[in-house]
Amino acid sequence: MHDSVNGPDVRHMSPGTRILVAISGGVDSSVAALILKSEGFQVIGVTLKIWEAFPSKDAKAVADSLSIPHHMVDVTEPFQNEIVEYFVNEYRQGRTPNPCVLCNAKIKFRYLIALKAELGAEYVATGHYARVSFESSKGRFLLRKGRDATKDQSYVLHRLTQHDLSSILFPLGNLTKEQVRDAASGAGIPVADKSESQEICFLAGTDYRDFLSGYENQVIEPGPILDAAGCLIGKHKGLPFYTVGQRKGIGIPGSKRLYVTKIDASRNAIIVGEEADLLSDGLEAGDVNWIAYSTPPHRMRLGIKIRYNAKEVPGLVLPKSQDMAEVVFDTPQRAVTPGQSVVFYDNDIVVGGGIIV
RNA sequence: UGGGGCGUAGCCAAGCGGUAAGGCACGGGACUUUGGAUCCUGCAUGCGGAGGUUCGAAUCCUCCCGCCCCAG
Repeated sequence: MHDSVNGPDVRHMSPGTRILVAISGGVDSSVAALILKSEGFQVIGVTLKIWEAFPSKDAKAVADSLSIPHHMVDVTEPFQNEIVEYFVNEYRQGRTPNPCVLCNAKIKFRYLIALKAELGAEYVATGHYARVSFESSKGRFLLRKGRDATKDQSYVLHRLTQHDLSSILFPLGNLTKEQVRDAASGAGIPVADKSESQEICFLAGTDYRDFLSGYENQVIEPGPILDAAGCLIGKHKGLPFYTVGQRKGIGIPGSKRLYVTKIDASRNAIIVGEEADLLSDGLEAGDVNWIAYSTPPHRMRLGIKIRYNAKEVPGLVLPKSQDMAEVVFDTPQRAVTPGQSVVFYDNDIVVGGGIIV
């Protein structure tokens, strides 16, 4: 029995099972490795190098302090091709991408799982706050929220497939951040006091707008700022500098605050309005990945999360095709933003999720 | 120097006798594996200057300074 180790077929894992653990150099992944090691598994640390000057030396230090082997794998090329390009293109088209969501599915877990076979391991583990379980009645692996509601990261994992989930372990799924920190300092892990990571990992401190400005092929053209009626009321610095719901940086004085309500790439225009104009009754999602179903029901009442840092709200999810769905909120929501992910929950189960059109 | 208008924080701007709205910009904090999103918070002992009226004036009166418009 390994209660703290959450994942598929945990009960059948015998001590000595070889598990690949992604080590980022942060607290969470360190503790994930620590837990698995203390449970008697054969732990191999892997750090994906997604970007030059990344990661810090911490990853190797953590692995050393845990006395586990450590591999550094260079994935800078696929990361560049699939994530950075996507990131830049989305902005170019007036959408607001969430690169972390795509990276988890297309880079992080894909390469870890590929490596798993190469290194003769049975499972892949990360320090995410989420859980995986196998639902025998459906014959499917389910992704669930982490027990610590304030740290739950299931949102950024909603694009994982059944194949991915079948070999993923989330050792922190039942723990709170506090317990994780305690475990880290108790074990003398060098990064125990490290603060939460933030911002886009590959930008490491630099402003994403500076990054976009300096990016080759990126076209940043100033254009008109229009009001709801279509009247020209100002000039913007380039679509990538704005996101729906934004109010800072518009620079137009007035009696009421103005917010970006829409980005119209075809006219290279930013549309602004008042806060009430940000409300939407629903949305349409594309690229939907269903986890809880192979073919979803036509109509589901679910919890809906329209951005990483958003409260889940109730509503209807109406699948339109295998990868498209319409969502109707019980009450209108603020700043539905194209490009961001929308994730559907049935209590703590991630039913699926897609990208807002 | 005939007529009219205006001077309120770095900027836009409300107030029109009762003790300085709001917005832009800026600052601080919280949150955070996306996004200057969200959340909390700071920001004019003073309203061009000097007098006066009044219990009390940015608001009324007088003079001065500086802009703008129309006409000559």
